[in-house]
Amino acid sequence: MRFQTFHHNGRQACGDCPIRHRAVCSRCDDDELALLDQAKFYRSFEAGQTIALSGERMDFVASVVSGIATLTQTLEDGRRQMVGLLLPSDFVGRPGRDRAAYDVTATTDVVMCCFRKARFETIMQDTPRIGQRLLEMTLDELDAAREWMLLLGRKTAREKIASLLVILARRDAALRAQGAATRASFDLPLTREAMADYLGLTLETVSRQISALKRDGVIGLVGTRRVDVPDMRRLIDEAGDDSDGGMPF
Amino acid sequence: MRFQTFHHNGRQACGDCPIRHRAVCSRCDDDELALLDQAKFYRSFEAGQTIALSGERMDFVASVVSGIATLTQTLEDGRRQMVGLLLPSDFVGRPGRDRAAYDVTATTDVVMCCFRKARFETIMQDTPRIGQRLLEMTLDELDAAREWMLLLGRKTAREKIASLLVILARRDAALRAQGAATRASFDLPLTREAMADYLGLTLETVSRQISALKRDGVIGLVGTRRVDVPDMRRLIDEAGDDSDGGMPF
DNA sequence: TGTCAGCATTGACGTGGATCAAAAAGGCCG
DNA sequence: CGGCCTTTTTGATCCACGTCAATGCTGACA
Repeated sequence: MRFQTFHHNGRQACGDCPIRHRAVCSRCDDDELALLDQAKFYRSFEAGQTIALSGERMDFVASVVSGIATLTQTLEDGRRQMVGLLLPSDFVGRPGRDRAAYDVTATTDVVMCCFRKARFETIMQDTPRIGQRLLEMTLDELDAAREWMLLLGRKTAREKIASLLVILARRDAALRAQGAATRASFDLPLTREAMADYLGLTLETVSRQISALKRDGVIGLVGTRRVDVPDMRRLIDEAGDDSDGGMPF
Repeated sequence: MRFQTFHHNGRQACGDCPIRHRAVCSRCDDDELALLDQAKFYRSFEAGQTIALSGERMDFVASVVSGIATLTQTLEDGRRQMVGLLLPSDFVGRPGRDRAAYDVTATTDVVMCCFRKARFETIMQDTPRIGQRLLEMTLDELDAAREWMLLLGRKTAREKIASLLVILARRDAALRAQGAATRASFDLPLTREAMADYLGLTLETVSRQISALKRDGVIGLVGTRRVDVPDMRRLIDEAGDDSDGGMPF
């Protein structure tokens, strides 16, 4: 496993930042943003690199600016479970704790907007909006974690795969800010093994279920990583949690 | 299923409250506490009662004062997954959202310290310590949820049962503020079915694994609900996540 | 152009936990 | 004490998913 290299990319003004309106800083006014701007620093990681190791010292907190990273937990006999998928604007690290609780790994090339932990904590003291926004984001993550508990505890392999694809399709649609189309097409940012770690399955089962969904015409595959969803409604039905009976999606 | 009755128990001074130093109010000084004191109201629920239903309007937030409640999610075909166990000092409800995201059920008789949501939000505005504490509690819950994801996704039935018993034993020890003894004895606050919902198993499997742990001498049973743990270390080993190799526990 | 290293797919087979179905063991209340 | 209802245990069987083992595919690199 490769370890981190440090790239201090040229500073980018916060005002132009692609995650300006979604990240932990989204509620800040110009003055507050100036404070953050002067404390921040960027770091880049290549696909596959370790960003942090569970139990090790972690003296910074950060927002994902671009790329995708994962949080995983491991049992000492090697069983692994991914417990979070970090996308642009997601926050890593916990104010008030100095060790990483999970392994954090870049699955694609990743750029992070970092702050030394102590520095961030004092800024947070003076800037209530940051704490408020962080609370909101943490509550959202808690909801997502609980939805994932339902998936891990009660869904079948096919439902798990369909659920993940729905999430990725929605995310992709959100990123390119196009509304809910019934057709969707996107690239899988994860290997079969990473999908298995996320879904609590083996990679063979992931592969088999993807083949089955393809065979049944629920999805199409271009190569091995690009997914085409001819009928989003159908895929959502396969995901099982039909909570939104009437919604577009 | 029975629905809630309202009991407005006589007011208790916040200073004497059993959860004073652990709940969302724990950081507050006397002035701030006075504010909360005048806004709060108690509600009691009997074992089995529904406290809130997923999707329904929920106009209050609350802390559990005594008793145990659960958060559960349900797929429309009836599969259920418990996503949280609410113990004294835990917080229910989300500022900024007006509908319950989960079914909340009392498993024992429960007393809650409630606030109208709008009222609580304005108090939170004026009292940063509440927001800070709520952030801290939410981050803790997120960690707990992620640990549970590992359990649901990767542990065997036996490990799941052992893990739950360890948690309940620790909790019991914490409540009576006695340190980590190697022997422990406590009552299960959950039926086999509730345990199954929590662990992502069937109640038959729960029953079988408890019998197996008993047969192997890992635990003893008094009646059906009281558990005796002769050697805590042994039980912890059975739980699988041997992260704390050297800790007492 | 061939070789090599990661992914990814597919097949054969075994098993842990679900499902279906009784029995047993407690409460609770007359 | 005896009947009734809920919870728990136990048994027999099944099947979804894991395990083990090939085989195929793709892209990097000499």
